[in-house]
Amino acid sequence: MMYSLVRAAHVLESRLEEALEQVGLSLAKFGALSHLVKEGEPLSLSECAMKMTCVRSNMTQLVDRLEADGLVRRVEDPEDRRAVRAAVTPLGKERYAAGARQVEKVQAEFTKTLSGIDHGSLERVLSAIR
Amino acid sequence: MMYSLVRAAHVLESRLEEALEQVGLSLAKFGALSHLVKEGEPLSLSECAMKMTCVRSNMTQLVDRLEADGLVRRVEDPEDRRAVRAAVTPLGKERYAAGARQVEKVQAEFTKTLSGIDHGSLERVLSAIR
DNA sequence: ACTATACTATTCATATATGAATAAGCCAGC
DNA sequence: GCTGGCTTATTCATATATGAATAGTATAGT
Repeated sequence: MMYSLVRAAHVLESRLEEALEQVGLSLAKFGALSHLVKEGEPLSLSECAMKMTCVRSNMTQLVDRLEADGLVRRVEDPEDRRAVRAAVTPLGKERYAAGARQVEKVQAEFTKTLSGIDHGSLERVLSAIR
Repeated sequence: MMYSLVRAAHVLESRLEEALEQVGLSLAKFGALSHLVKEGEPLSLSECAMKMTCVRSNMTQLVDRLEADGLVRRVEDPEDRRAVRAAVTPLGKERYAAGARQVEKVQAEFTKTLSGIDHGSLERVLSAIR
């Protein structure tokens, strides 16, 4: 059962990766963009890392790649000269929107799979794992 | 909900990694060892890759690391000179057994989390995701 | 027997992730 | 105002994963 859950999650991730690939994104890139877009203002890389539950060095590399794609720009933080903030570019916003549409399709498919299931109890189980 | 499932699986994987780290294994290494031990005889790297649902180049690297750890040995296949088989060493068997005990602990914890849940319907949902 | 095709593992480039080590900047308490 | 201890991001080494390209081997069809 434990393995079934892990396997199912991997399958879901593959589907998301595949769907996002259609618009030139990966799941990691989409995740970072979504936090930045939702926040509405540049976030420091530390804040990004916290929101994505990963270590900072990972965010450094991810932002490198996002910047290379032109989806994000590194901007200085005038309040704290140690900090570097990631700002979404207009292209980044567009790309995020396209990614969100792709994710919704996968979500819709997933919801079908869940038909006939008690969502409440499933959610409780899943959120108990932490 | 989709994200909850993916997140829960990541948490489970982290727990497994942490538990296996206590005995000098990773989840990937444990997975490969378990297939080899259960099979009872050397498996070609292609067979390993299929059983682990990953690409062959991944298995090449994983077996490199397992070999460096002394847990596996590469042996020639007399039937097919293209093939390379991975044979578990005695140390590999021991390490696998230790890993299995660690995994069982995580499994037991996980089973507690599932108390009061209809295992049948959860299993059906999870196996429907493929 | 030869050839075309397919399969073997490996190597390489790359993406994602971690954790240790480093350099720079901030700030509390003296 | 200085110092010591945080925090900041980055770099490095490493692990895991993929997919493309390669070299060697097998095999089916001619």
